Parts: sequence; structure tokens; C-alpha cells
Amino acid sequence: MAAAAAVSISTASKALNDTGRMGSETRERVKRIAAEIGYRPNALARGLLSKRSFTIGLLTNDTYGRFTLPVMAGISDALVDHGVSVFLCAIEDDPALAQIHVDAMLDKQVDGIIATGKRLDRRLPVDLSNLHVPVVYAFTEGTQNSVTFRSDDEQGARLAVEWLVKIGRRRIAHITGPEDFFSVRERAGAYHEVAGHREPVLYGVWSENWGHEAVEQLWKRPGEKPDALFCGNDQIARGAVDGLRERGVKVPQDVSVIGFDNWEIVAAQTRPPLTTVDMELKELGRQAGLTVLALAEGRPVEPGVRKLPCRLIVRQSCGGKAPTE
Amino acid sequence: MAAAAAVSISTASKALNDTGRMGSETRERVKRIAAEIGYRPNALARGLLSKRSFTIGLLTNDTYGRFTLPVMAGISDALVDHGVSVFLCAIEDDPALAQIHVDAMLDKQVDGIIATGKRLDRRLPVDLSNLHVPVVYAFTEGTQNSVTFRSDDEQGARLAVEWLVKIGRRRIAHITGPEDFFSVRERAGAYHEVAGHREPVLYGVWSENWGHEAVEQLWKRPGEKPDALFCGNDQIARGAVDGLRERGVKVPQDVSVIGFDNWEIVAAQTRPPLTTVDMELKELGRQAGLTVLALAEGRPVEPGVRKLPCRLIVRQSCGGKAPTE
DNA sequence: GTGACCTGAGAAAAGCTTTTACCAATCTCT
DNA sequence: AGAGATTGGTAAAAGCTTTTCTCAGGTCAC
Repeated sequence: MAAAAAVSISTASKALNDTGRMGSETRERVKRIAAEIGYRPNALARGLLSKRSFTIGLLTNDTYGRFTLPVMAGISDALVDHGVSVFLCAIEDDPALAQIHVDAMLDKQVDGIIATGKRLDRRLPVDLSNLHVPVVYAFTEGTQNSVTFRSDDEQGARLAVEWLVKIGRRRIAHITGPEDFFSVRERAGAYHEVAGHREPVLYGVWSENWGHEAVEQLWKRPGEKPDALFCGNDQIARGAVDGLRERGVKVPQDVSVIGFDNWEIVAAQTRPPLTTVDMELKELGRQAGLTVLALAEGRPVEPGVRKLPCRLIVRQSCGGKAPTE
Repeated sequence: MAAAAAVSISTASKALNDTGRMGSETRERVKRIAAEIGYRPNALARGLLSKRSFTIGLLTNDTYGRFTLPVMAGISDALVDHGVSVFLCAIEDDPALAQIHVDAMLDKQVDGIIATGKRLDRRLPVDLSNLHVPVVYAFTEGTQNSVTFRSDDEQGARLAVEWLVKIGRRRIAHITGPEDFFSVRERAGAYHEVAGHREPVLYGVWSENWGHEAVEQLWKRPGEKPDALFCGNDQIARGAVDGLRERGVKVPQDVSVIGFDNWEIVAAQTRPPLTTVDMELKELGRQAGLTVLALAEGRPVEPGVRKLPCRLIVRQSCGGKAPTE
């Protein structure tokens, strides 16, 4: 301990924390010696007293990490400056496992918990509503009076469809995921609002195969073909692009294709690279992190659902040119 | 505190920990009351005394999580039963950020650190060799006298090429990533050993585009074409499959394609789904977790590099049938 | 010169558990 | 019945910081 190395005992604490009264010469000396011997205070002892562990828990049921990783990156990015570390707990939709992790985190006196998931309209399989630590929900459904962050899928979908309209497309079809997803309904709603009801909405699953198959369905129908496809996610878009290529339809010359999610590994590797909608999950994580920190510090936070705007990522699958800013 | 609720003070501790001497009736009563009021001991206080925080840190520079997530899942899986939680620290190849995270973890008295990355032949940008907590390396290069877990890429590549040979392929080409990757050289070595030197090795980058382009190069050459492609990862394999399809070459009838990594999102969604080599990263994580725990508990662990065997995942891109087991 | 004030630093308590030491009361055995 | 052993439980210390209290010595003013 620094006390032994220097001269006193609790004076060291005051010296290092720039608190209390003491001679500036003593203060400097203690600091210097502490630096020399590489002294670092024990966060456990500090936490025991201050009731702050500078630790939060991130609970997720998103095994693949598609949504969790960007959120995690945002949280970490926002909180590392505040000395906060993050426990990552992956709970495969297993209530018992979830409870174990929550208990472990509470035992370790986390300052707060962020719950995140893979869909906006599902709860995590564990009740976090009556904990004595603050809970913030990010990209998963929260409880009454909680703070919840989510992407504004309606605005994102509008962004996509308006872009297609702007570059001159008129027969815009929508190929998307299962209708029981809230985001699917919300995106489809925005699609109808902007594009009208001239083309059908094809509900299916979140896979490339479905995108491929949906193109087949569309092109087998008699009559005019769509000149644009707004896809519910990037995987569907990729399948659609493949399907179009196999039919000899050129993307983006004949048909514009737009995705959703900006999952780089899919969107950027598709040929042509996909124009798509980014849900700004990192920013979402950042805000969730700052919010849970605020709550932990007792600062007031208005409860409610906060919708964060999406952003259009223009690549080459639509033609058109990047928006002039 | 349970002491208040029941009768005594430190007797509670002994009751709950099944330690010390006391009347079984008292013990049961304390336990019952503790359960009733939902008492849970403060892990910070416990850790302060026992010098064990039941917390470890996972340090990674693999932003995308392609390798980290399975490893993390394995670690968590192995350690959750022991009450150990995991700090996840993503350090984007930024030495300063890495140091901040390491310091934060040490302050929080982690019982150990697992370092993981995205390549076997690179170090993390931070020195972990003289910490006073045990460090285990997983899927990243370790230091002298450390414990390092890695996949056996040579064995994995052999598995792949032997499979191609077994199903009757003879002209097997190898399309892979940059030659400066250790795993690339190791896989290529095994390829040469099993397949001979009849077909070239094409070094490139880890992208679909490269797989696509490599097929073009191969098929533009005069003479007989390969009847099988062993690809350095699944993305290259996917690009190759696309390239073959565009040339009218049937997979797997005309050419077998085999990937590496078993990145489900790529391998399972390719048409046809890719036969590929799984590096068993979850198992790798599990072993790394158990090892760091053993070291933290002072149990002796032999230093050195442990190579974990890969497993062949048979899907449809090679033809042949699943191995009879 | 003496009382009020200030300054620099140490002592002690608190935060929560676990462990060791200890004490009083009850048993056991001859 | 009394010495020694056992039993059931409490008191106290330790682990590391931070914070509040206290105190000795010096300074200043009158």
C-alpha cells in the first residue's frame, strides 16, 4: 500500500483524491510515490463504501450478436471514460440461465442493467421490473415506466421508400419477414404510406432463400414487374439480388434493391453492394449507456420510449447518387 | 442484513455457508429467514476478503465478433456454474484503449484475463505478460510460458482435403487469404501434403469478391479445370460458388466447394449450403475459461500451446454423403 | 502574553463478509 | 459429583478505501 511506502495512512487517500487539507508538498510526494510503485486503489473496497461498483450488466438473448455487438460497442464507448466496465451475459432465451446471470450481477453490485435483444416486441425471459438497480431497455420491449430505446423503423422505412421514389421508381414491391414482428408491420405501414398500395407486400422469413423465392413469385405473376424492391432486411435483399441476377434482371439498372439493417457482412459483400437502412445501434447503445449511468447517479430521467432515427446508407444496389449534403 | 432479521450477527455467515458449529435448528432457521427476505451476500465484501472476485476479463480486438462471440459463449458456459461473470472489453487495436480496459479490470480485481483476437499470429496491442493475475490466450498469439489455445488449422485443412479426395475429387485447387496469415500457410501446407502440387494455390484476401475473381482466373486458364475448390474461408467459398454458378458450372455436381470457419450466417445461407470446417471456437472458449479458473485457484497448469481439433461440417456444396458414424 | 483561529496530518469509523478466537453452559465419564 | 470435553453461539479482526473527527502545533490579533 502507498501508506507504507510513503509516511502516513489515510492521508494517502486524501492526497490521491485531491481532497481534504494538507501541504501541497506532502500531496505531491504521495502522488509521486504512488505513481512510482504503480499503486492502484482496489475498486472492490471503494465500491463497498461508495455503493458504486462502476460496473453494469448487459443482458441479451441475441446469440448471434447481430444486434448486441453494435449496442455493446456503443455502451462501452460511452462508459469507458467514466471508468465503467460491462458484464456481458448471453442468455439463450433460457429463463433459468437469465435468472442466474441477473442474480450474479446483483451480487456483484452492478450499478445498473441494460437489457437488449433481437426484436423490439419481445421481452427478455426474466423480470427486471422490481430490481433495486436501474434498468434500461435497448432494442427489446421494456416494462411500464421504464426507459426504452429503439430504432424508428417507420422513419427508416420511409427513408428507404422515399429514396426509391426520388430516384424515379414507381412500382415498388416490399419483401419482408414474418408479419408477427412489430418492426415488420411498422416498416410495411410506412411503405404503404409512401408507395401506396400498387404492389403487394410479401411476408416470409428473414432468410436469403425467402428473398430468392419472393423474386420468383413476383416475376412469375403476369403483368408488369416491379422496378424496385424494398426488402425487410439485408439477407432478404441479398437473396433477391441473386434471384434477379439469375433471371437476367440487372441490378440496379432494371430494378433497384434496398435492404434494411446495414449488416456490413451481408450488405457490403453483396454484388452490387446494398443500399440499406442503418438502425444506428451503436448510437442507441451509447445513449442507453449514458442513461443507465445517469439513473445510477440518481439524476432524473424521463421514462418512456425513445425512438432513434435511422440513416440511409447509399451503396450501389439502387442506382441514383448519394444525397447531396 | 440477515443478522438483524434473525438473532445473531456472524452466526448467520456460518449458517449460510454450512461452516462452523451450531445447532441444526438454528442453522435451518437462519437459512429460512435469509431465503424469505431474499438476502444475498455482497460479492464485493466477500471478494475483498477472499481475494477472489469471481470475475474475469475477456479482451478482444475482434470488432465484428466473428471469433469472439463463440469463444465468449464457451467461456460463459463453462464458468457460469462457478459463479464467475465476464467483463467483455473490445479494444479496436487501440493500445491506449486496451491499457485503459486492462487497468480497469485489474482495479476491479479480476481473477484472470482471457485474451482473444482475430488471428493466431498477432498479439493484442497490450502487454499482459507481467500481470499479477493469470492470463490465458485463445485464438491469438500468446507470450513465452503462457497457456495458449488455438485451432489446429493443419488438421482442419487435412480434414477438408481428405474429404474431397474421399468423394473422388482429384484436381483440387486452393483459394485462400493473404499469405502472411499463419493459418493460411498452415492450411496451404496441409493442402499440399494431401492433394499434392497438381493445382495452384491462389492467395488473395478474405472476401467474396476474391473468391469470385479467383474462379475467373482458374477458369480462364487453358487446360483442364479443377473439380474441387478448397477455400480458405466461407466468404471466399461463397464468392466462388457464385462465380461458378455464373459460368454455368454446377455445384456440387461438376465442382465440389468446401469452405472454412463454419460461419453459419455465410455457410448455411449459401446456395447450396457450404460443407465447411468448424474450428470449435466454443469448445476453445470453454477450455480457456476452465484454464483461467484453474490458474486463479492456484491449480497447476502446464504452459504451452494447445491445438484443438477442427470438425468437418457436411452440407451440400461437395456432394458425397455425411460420414457414417 | 494569551485566546481565537488555522493548518497539516493522523485516528477512527463505516461499508459487508468471513474466519478465528473465545466464553459460558451443558454433557460425559468415572 | 466434579474434571474435562463438547456444544452453541458471540465478539473481534481482517480485508481496503473514504470520510469525518480530532488534535497538536503554529499564527495572528489585540
